[in-house]
Amino acid sequence: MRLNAQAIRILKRNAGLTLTQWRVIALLAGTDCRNSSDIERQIGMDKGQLSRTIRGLADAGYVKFKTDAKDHRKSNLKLTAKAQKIYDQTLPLMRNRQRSLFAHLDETEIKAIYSALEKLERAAQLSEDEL
Amino acid sequence: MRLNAQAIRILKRNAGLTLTQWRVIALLAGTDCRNSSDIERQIGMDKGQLSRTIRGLADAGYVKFKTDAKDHRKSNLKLTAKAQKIYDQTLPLMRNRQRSLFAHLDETEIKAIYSALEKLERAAQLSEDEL
DNA sequence: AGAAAAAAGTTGACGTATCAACTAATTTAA
DNA sequence: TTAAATTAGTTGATACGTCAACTTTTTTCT
Repeated sequence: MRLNAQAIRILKRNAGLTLTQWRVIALLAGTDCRNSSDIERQIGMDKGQLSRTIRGLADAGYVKFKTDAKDHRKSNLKLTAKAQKIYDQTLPLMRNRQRSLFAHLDETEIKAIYSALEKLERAAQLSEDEL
Repeated sequence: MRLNAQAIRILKRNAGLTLTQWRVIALLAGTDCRNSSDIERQIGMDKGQLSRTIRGLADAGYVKFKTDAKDHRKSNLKLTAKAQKIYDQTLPLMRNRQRSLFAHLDETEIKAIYSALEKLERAAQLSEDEL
């Protein structure tokens, strides 16, 4: 998507983050997601890619792992202060961008898009068998 | 995009082609595109990826190169009989899929989507400077 | 309790999108 | 006409999306 171009540049210049990394940080900062599966459920991201993204964040010092005491399959994730700071700094920039993009669309258009995309997904699902 | 899942499967099973390869073949078969730049202009595909896609098609025996006699930078592309045959076979399948996907959307929705996407692209373009 | 199934993550492979730097050939314009 | 700019295409790097196979741990079911 060309639409992501600025977002990517904003993050790269201001934080050295990829878009995916930022999204994960945003989820850990702003929702009650605490581990990989939570995030997977929240945004439907592939768990493979998620695993690599999280490892990247850990390597760069943005998150820390801790194996869950009760379920040893899970690892609880925690943002470092560094990540929190970057998130606080970039959030307004990202919000502005979002706003200025959607400012040009009216309610009807936004609704039509969401509804149409849902239908497309559903139609795609239904025709899975025909193969 | 999850929406491409069936298309990819149709092509893989019926022709051993990737979606990108098929798109290029379709352009060579159904339009007056004759070289890489034509295709680039037609669908706005990255010329780097295009270069690799075409080489892949050539390696697999689907297209043949011939340096243009008048402009030695260009190479004219020609589909082999093999490619033409596969295209003829898969075109109806791809068309059916297209139709069955869009069948669930009404005019209004389709128009709203196109218009909204255009606006988004334009808004994205405009805000390029703000970085 | 023990076997089977499901869930959490990891890893590998492949396809796709975008950007950038580069060569070689052609066009333009001083 | 020669230097500068443009165009065609190649190659490298990085990010992202999807699928599949696999390990380990937990849950479910009988």
